[in-house]
Amino acid sequence: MLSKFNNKENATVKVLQHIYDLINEGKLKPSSKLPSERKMAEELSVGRTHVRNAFAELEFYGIIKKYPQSGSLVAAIHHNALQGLISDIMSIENYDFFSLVETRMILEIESARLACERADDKDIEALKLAHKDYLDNFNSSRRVEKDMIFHRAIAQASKNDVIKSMLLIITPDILSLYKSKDFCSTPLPSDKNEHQIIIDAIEARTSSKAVSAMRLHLDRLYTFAKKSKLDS
Amino acid sequence: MLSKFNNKENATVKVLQHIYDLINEGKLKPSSKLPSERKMAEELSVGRTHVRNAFAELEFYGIIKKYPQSGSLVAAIHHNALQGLISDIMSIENYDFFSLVETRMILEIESARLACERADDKDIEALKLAHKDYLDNFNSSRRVEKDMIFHRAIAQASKNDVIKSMLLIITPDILSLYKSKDFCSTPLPSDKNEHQIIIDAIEARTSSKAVSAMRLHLDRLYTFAKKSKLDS
DNA sequence: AAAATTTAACTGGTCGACCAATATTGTTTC
DNA sequence: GAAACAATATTGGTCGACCAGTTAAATTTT
Repeated sequence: MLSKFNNKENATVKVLQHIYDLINEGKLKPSSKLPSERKMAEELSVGRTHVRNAFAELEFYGIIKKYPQSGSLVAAIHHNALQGLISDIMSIENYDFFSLVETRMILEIESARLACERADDKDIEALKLAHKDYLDNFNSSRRVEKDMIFHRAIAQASKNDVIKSMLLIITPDILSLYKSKDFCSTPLPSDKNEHQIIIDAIEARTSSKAVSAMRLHLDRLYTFAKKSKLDS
Repeated sequence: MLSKFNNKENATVKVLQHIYDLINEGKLKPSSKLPSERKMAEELSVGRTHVRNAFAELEFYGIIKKYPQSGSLVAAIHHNALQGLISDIMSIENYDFFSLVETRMILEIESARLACERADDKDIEALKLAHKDYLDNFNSSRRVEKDMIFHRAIAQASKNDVIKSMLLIITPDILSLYKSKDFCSTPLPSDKNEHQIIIDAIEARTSSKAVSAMRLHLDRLYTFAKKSKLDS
């Protein structure tokens, strides 16, 4: 979840730990060159594949930068911050349901607010179409899917690709989690109205209404997540 | 940025496109088994490495799930939604500066709000320490780093690991971008007070104040990003 | 024929060898 | 001695072969 590398095989984490230590011991300074993949693999008695995986993860988080036939450089960040980053990365495990839902709520609400400001005719048309599709499939097994597409259309209308990507990342996690928690098996009729209210608000450019409508719309999920957190 | 795979080498994108087509043609249905990595590699005249990269990305976004010595399964999502997801993934390129900053602002503000509710004594202690460290290095080259650590402490106090990770992901992108845009070369003395106000608000549990303080604190960056967006 | 067992084929994961581009060293030239 | 060039070593990227575990097929047994 949220990390392609959180299988955290021992070998990969060993490499991350080693790099952490190198920084800690001052043997690896900001903007300096990392040992080559081969060298590090041999030093740690680990396959180069694992070193490559660890390096890829570090590059993903902007901690190192690879230069194809040349080597890898540590970012120009001082070692205190670097260590914090790496320890954060190593500590990434499966996220709790509540944090995921809370974050989704934040992003969706802001998404709706921004959509009010920035949605063009095409976006609003797409929203209406997505909602119609949702209604048509309300009693079918495809309801969840259509709901997802509707929310995606809002993210699209917000014109913020970063928010859109982040929702993209957490949505599957949330889906799989609330399948396992048996949420959302029976739909509420109120969902139909709620979507429509959001669309109307976006079309009317009244962001306060869009925000409150989105909050209301996600409130049941939020309450559910909160409850299942307190239970555990 | 935000995707480890956005180098978008032709080979990897070719695989993604192929899977998209398979879904489109109905040859690959939800919850069904994907062709094996080898088979797909051969069919597309592509190295298995690239197929593995593509599969890893799809797994990251929850679209497929690998089962070690058995095969890979498509998620139980209907094909319309699946196609939307994949095309979104393929379209991920470098994010624009403004979207990154806007998203950071959203996450940081909510982070501050949540910190007001959830920060314990330890968190507040860490915040004060981070701020002291920031002040001590205000005129040194390490100021940016210390600022980063301060904001990380707030995310930590929010007790929402998803938000924390998302900030982790976008921070390096923002840093590198405003290095290239030559932002933040000279610090403003007001930053000192702003940090303190945020800490005080969190300690006093007055979330409205923490939110407005954080918004003000990030406003200069936000305005800068907005301006550089309009210019381009 | 059906069930149990053995065998073979296939799977994602891992490893070592090779590729082209780069960086370093060594050599020549002036 | 310095600069220009050539040869060598090193680098991340890629590929094909092998690994252990799973699945499907073939064989035997009843």
